[in-house]
Amino acid sequence: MKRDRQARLERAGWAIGDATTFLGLTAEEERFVEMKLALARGVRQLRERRGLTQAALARQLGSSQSRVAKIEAADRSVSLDLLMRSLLTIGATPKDIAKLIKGAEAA
Amino acid sequence: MKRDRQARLERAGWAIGDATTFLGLTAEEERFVEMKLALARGVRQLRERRGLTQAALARQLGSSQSRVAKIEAADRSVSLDLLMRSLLTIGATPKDIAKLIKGAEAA
DNA sequence: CCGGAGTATGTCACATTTGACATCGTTTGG
DNA sequence: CCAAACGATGTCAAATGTGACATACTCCGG
Repeated sequence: MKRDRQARLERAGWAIGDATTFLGLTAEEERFVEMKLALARGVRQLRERRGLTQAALARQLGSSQSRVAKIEAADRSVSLDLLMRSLLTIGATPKDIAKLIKGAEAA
Repeated sequence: MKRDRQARLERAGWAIGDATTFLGLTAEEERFVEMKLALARGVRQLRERRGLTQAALARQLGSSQSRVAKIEAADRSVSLDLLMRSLLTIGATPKDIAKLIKGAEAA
């Protein structure tokens, strides 16, 4: 859903470097990325605060250490769904999460 | 990633009805669902406030009317990613989103 | 130095999500 | 009554995300 959109726009006849496209997309995309980064930081922070290893959290999530590493790195292969589930699993409250999101201002 | 986890846990030797598993999972799952519902409500609310039709929003999202309908219905086939992207596309600020999430208390 | 614990990164088969389309229901204005 | 506009629901091929595994890097205590 990232390069997809680009592909779609290109098919619709918009050049890749087109200013409108570029700015338009990234304004939103950037916020989205900022948000993921903020949540990822939250996961790491809470996990460490709980004294858990990535492997331990992975077990709780029914996942693997490598994926937890990617989660905390906000890897492009990690969905918001997984980030949220991770936060909830560690015990973050909706309030905690809201706070993380509010802290996600665009660069 | 829902029945998947169950399958995984079973393979790991945990009974389906196991109390810990059961409570542990659903407490979290429930919150997750509540959150999706809250965000879905937010999408519909903002869209209507902007006087947009589902088709119009779909165009902005590079998606289709049917998917927007599913988004607002918090259909199981809709990811948090898509919900968030929708909110950002309509113009929701991180603050707006944080508010929606805080409003997502477990039933 | 070594070894182990914890974390990072690439890859892949398999699972889920997605846009698109078809189709249906409901409302509204003529 | 009809037609147009809007929204809901099911289906599917293609796109994307996922757990698992292998492997590498970094610390740290011995």
